[in-house]
Amino acid sequence: MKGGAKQHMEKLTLSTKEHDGTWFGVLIGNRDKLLASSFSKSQKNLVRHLRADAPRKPIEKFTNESNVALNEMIDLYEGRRTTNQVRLEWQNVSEFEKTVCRTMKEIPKGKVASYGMLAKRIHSGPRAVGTGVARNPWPLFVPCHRVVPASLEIGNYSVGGALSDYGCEVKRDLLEREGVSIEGDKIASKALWVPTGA
DNA sequence: TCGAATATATAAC
DNA sequence: GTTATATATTCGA
Repeated sequence: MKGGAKQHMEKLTLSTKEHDGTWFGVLIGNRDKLLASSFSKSQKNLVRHLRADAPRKPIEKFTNESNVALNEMIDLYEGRRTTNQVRLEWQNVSEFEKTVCRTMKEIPKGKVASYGMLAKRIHSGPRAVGTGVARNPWPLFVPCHRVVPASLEIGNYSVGGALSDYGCEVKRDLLEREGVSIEGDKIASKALWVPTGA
């Protein structure tokens, strides 16, 4: 295998589960870590999206880890508290995307941050943060739905790998279930995350 | 509203 | 390798 020192022969597990009309899916690799998550109205799109992120052909089955991850994902979707047991697989993620994801994980539940705020924090630019956020491999586990335009409108969100109006509704619902107050299409400014300390 | 500026990723050359 | 094009944005006029 040419230049493939990083590529292990890994067994990939893909599991999906339906909850309240939405399909949730996880892709699990070596060391039982989460390579990617996704959700969609259609199981077919969900599987296609997850397979696109898979370095090799995954096997569709359930394991302890995939069940734990799926249940936690549904809890996150419903805005419930979780035990946070799922370990993420960072090894295929670029340095810049790692930085963006780490910063998103700092945004507390019930708060939002703008692309520009995050950009300042990591010494980058808002467009670049936008692409980083869009490429988040772990929606829900890494709360990219808490990143919004500086105008405090809802902004964009993709579900199952595609931007859509439905995605925007989902983003809005997720935020509301986390306790963010939204009037019309404007997020209350009190929901803005004010980072404490460094 | 509209256009430029901005940092990154990707595809084309 | 280098250049062109596209972004889940932002800011100023």
